[in-house]
Amino acid sequence: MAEEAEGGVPEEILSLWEREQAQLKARVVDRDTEEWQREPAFSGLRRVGGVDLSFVKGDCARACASLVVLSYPELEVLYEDNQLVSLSTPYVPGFLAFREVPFLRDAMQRLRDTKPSLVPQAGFGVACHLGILTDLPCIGVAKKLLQVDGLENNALHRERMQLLHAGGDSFPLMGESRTVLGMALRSHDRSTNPLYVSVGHKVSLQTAVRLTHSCCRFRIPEPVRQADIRSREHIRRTLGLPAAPEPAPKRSQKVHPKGNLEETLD
DNA sequence: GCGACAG
DNA sequence: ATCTTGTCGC
Repeated sequence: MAEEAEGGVPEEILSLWEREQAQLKARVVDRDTEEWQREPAFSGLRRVGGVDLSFVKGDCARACASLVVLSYPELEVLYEDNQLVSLSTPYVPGFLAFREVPFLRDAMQRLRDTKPSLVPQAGFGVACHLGILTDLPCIGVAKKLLQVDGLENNALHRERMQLLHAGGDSFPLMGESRTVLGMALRSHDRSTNPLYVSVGHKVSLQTAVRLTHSCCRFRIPEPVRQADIRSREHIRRTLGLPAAPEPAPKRSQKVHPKGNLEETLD
C-alpha cells in the first residue's frame, strides 16, 4: 500500500501537489494590474469578495463553502452562496488550498454563470491559489502565522508585534530564503493580534495590505468575516441544531461604521 | 510533561 | 476548523 506521511495523504498525492504548487507559483502575478489599485482611495473598486469554509461539528468531511460579495467602500453584502460540501482531502499544513479551493472555484463559477455583474474585483480569504484558477486579484488572509520557510511565532516575532501601534501598521515576513512571504498587519486600532496578509495574485503586497486594512471594521476583513458568519449560519439552519444564540444587546463601543476607511480616505 | 504547524 | 463563560477594557 502507499505510505502515508502527512495527515494520511499518500506520498504520491503529496508530490503531485508539490508539482502543482510549483506550476501555480510560476503563474502568480505579484504586482498591481488594475487601475483602482493605484488610486489613493481605491476609486473604481466597487465589489470585494470573501470566501471561507465552516465545518460540521462532529464531522471531519462535511463543511459549508461560502462566497460572499460586498459593496465597496460600504461593505454591505450584495451576494452570498453557501454550499454544503463533502471534503475528500484531509488538512495538510502548506496544502490548505487543495482541500478547500475546488469548492470556492465552483462557487465563483456559479456566480459568473448567474450574476456576472456581481463578480468581485478582488477576493479575500485565500492566497494566490484561487486567484490563479479564477484569474481574479486575490489576497491571502490568515489569523495565524503559517510556520514555513523559517517563519516562526518566536520571541522576535512577538517583539515586532508589540511595535505595531495603530491600525495599518505592519512589518514584512521574511523567510530564510530571503523572500518576503507576506506582512503582519495590525488590522484595527483595537486589535492586538495581527492579521497575516500573504502574497496573492494580481495585486502587490503593499496594495494588499492597504486594501485589507480598508476592509476591516473588526480584526477580520469584512468579506471574510461575512463568509465565516454566513457559512456557520447555513450549517446551523441546514443541519438544524440548538436555537439561534441571540446576541445579548451588549453595549457596543463607538465603532466606525465603515471600517478603517476614514484613515484611508484622509 | 505535552506538543508545537494556515484550516 | 471545533469544544466554550465570563470577563476585562474602550
